[in-house]
Amino acid sequence: MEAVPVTVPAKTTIREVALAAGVGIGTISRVLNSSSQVSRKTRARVLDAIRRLEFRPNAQARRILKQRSEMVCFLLSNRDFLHPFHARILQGVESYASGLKQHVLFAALHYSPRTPSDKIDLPPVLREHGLIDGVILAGTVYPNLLHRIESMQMPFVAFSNNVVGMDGEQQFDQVGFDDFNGMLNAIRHLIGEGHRQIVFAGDTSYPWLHRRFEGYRQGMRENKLKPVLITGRSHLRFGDFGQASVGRILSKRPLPTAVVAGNDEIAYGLWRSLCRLGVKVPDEISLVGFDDREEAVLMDPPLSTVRVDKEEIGETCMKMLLERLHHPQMAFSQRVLPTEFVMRGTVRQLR
Amino acid sequence: MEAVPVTVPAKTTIREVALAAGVGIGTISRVLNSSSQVSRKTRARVLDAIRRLEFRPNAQARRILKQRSEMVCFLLSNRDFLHPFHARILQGVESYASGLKQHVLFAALHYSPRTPSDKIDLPPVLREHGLIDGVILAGTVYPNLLHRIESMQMPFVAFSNNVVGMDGEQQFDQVGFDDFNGMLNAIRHLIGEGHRQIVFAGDTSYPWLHRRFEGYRQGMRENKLKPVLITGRSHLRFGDFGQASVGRILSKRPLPTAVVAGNDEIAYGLWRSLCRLGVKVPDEISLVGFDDREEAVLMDPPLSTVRVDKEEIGETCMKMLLERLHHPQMAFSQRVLPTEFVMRGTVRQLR
DNA sequence: AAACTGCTTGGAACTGGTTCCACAAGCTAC
DNA sequence: GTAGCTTGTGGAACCAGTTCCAAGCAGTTT
Repeated sequence: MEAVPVTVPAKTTIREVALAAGVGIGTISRVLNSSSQVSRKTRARVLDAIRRLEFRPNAQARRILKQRSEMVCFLLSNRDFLHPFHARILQGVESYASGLKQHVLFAALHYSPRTPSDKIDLPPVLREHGLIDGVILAGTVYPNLLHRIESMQMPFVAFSNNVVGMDGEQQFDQVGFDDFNGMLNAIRHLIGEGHRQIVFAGDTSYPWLHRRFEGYRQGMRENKLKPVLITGRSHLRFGDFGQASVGRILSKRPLPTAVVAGNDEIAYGLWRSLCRLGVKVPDEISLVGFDDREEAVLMDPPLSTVRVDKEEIGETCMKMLLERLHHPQMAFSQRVLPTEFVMRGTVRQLR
Repeated sequence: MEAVPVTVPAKTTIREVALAAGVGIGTISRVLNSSSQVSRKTRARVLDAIRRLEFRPNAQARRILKQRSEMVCFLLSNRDFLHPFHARILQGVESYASGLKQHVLFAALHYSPRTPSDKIDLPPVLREHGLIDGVILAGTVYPNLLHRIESMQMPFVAFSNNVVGMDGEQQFDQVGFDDFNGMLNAIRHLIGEGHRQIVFAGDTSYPWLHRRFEGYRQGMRENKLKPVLITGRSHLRFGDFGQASVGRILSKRPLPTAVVAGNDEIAYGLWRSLCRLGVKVPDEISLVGFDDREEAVLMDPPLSTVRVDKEEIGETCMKMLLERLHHPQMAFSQRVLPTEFVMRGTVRQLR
């Protein structure tokens, strides 16, 4: 009685295929890389042998010679969890990448903005040499990390909205969306609906909220309206910030007809507090958010907000990184993606 | 005048290091792999040369010989987006992996349960040979995918709660959490608080919701209470299901004192509808969810629910996969992680 | 018939590590 | 002094691909 034969995946190599097809190893390689010079007949014979032997070329061996790993790293910095916002960016990266047979490694990193750049404890993916071709920087990015990645000669693209503390001097590839004009459009919409007393709620010490505030200010100014800022330097979560500031908003005289929140999380916090106080949205006060996060559609009525296409950000990051890899000497580029105001239920028409 | 020398990263190889240190290439390799037999003096000399030349071994070359890529793939199936629930599992995988110098590739896949297993269009990561050592299957997993991965001789671990349609015959490594006992505990808690009229809301055609329903039924039965199921085969999103079923819940006589939802999303939908109808939670009716998703703390009062440690699921998946890689012949194992009832604000004490 | 061209093709040399074998050196034992 | 053992070291061979050069061959031109 024989032992039951275990079907071992019979690691086939290019040499065995060459033997089976009765050709040289070079020809196999040429077929695999669909490079020009192989006759129709030979190609057919080789492809047949490949099928018969279930040959799949070893990915690692190819990479050594190509000096390209066809892998990039999506590096999420200083986030205690992969929020849907960044998750969607990751998905944009992955879906675009996989279409081009590129692979995406996920890594997380925590570091302080004050750590000297060469002391940052990078994740293993970035410590190895030749493992990845480039990096997409997401999460909150400070200059020290940027310097470190640069000094490693590692190509990278940064999602720029959460880059903090850059002096504007430094040049690098970046993709972001338009905080300023997104908010400006929202304000113009509100004013178009007849609103005049509009306040902005958000902690403007965050650069992105500051840019949104500037968009708000611009919108108010061009209509000769007085901007009102409800801010605070508290390190509360944004949702709590919304709840904390509701009292200050309602005590303003004249009473605001609309509140624009720095983001949807703040808007959600405001909405919850308003509900509790019995203030009806949008009947008594209108509310606008920013980002179009999950919270927006969980609200009742659903939140009018400024939509950002997260998948598109990811896709554009990947696209830009690949360009950089193909043209290392290319000038740095900055892409700013447009945003779109989505009208839902929280803005009341006043005229 | 000379051209400014560009600091090219001078790809150093093991041979150059050997030359610089005045030793053979084998010795360098031995030092790198910290394998026994190198004298203290030689080791110091080599390490010094490595530092001076800023040598970092090429990751790809090493992998060919080792026949191990030290990479695993986190494969998210049939999800149109990377929900926080799975994002947290991914993070658990990544944080455990990076501690062991393993790398995590992210890939997404869409397929129909009816596609023949060999026709499933796998993402590029899984098509290449030798790129990854194993796979962690997340998202909704049907038998055809399982068969395909098995037939590729690719080691894998599945997050089992979303595995659908298995006949129970097939054996594989899996990690999940305890739907049945999680719900049973929740019911016991409710009954302990004095509740008697408790209904279950959820579409039990989903296996995981069915298991939770069975936990509910067990809890009711052991207290000689009559289980009531509010279900529906609609393909609405869970949140909409919650809203749609609120009318049917409120028309029950006697009026239920508590509703347990199949998950937090349903609970959120119920809460929103109850709010709109002016029914106070928990004063008039108590509400319990499952999963401890983001929605739970967005509710007012925050939702009492059953917590699942998503990071731990990811960590356990990764741990199990590594064991499988080290012991390919090991018997398959199934881990069921415990759940925990979190008391927040939506359950009223009746006694 | 010879020279030239263009298309195919085989396989040695190569990529950058690891492994293993042979051998040297140092030490102990007889 | 030689045999025997341990420890340390050099480098050829190897892994599984790609690249490139030389050469074969058919067809065309002179």
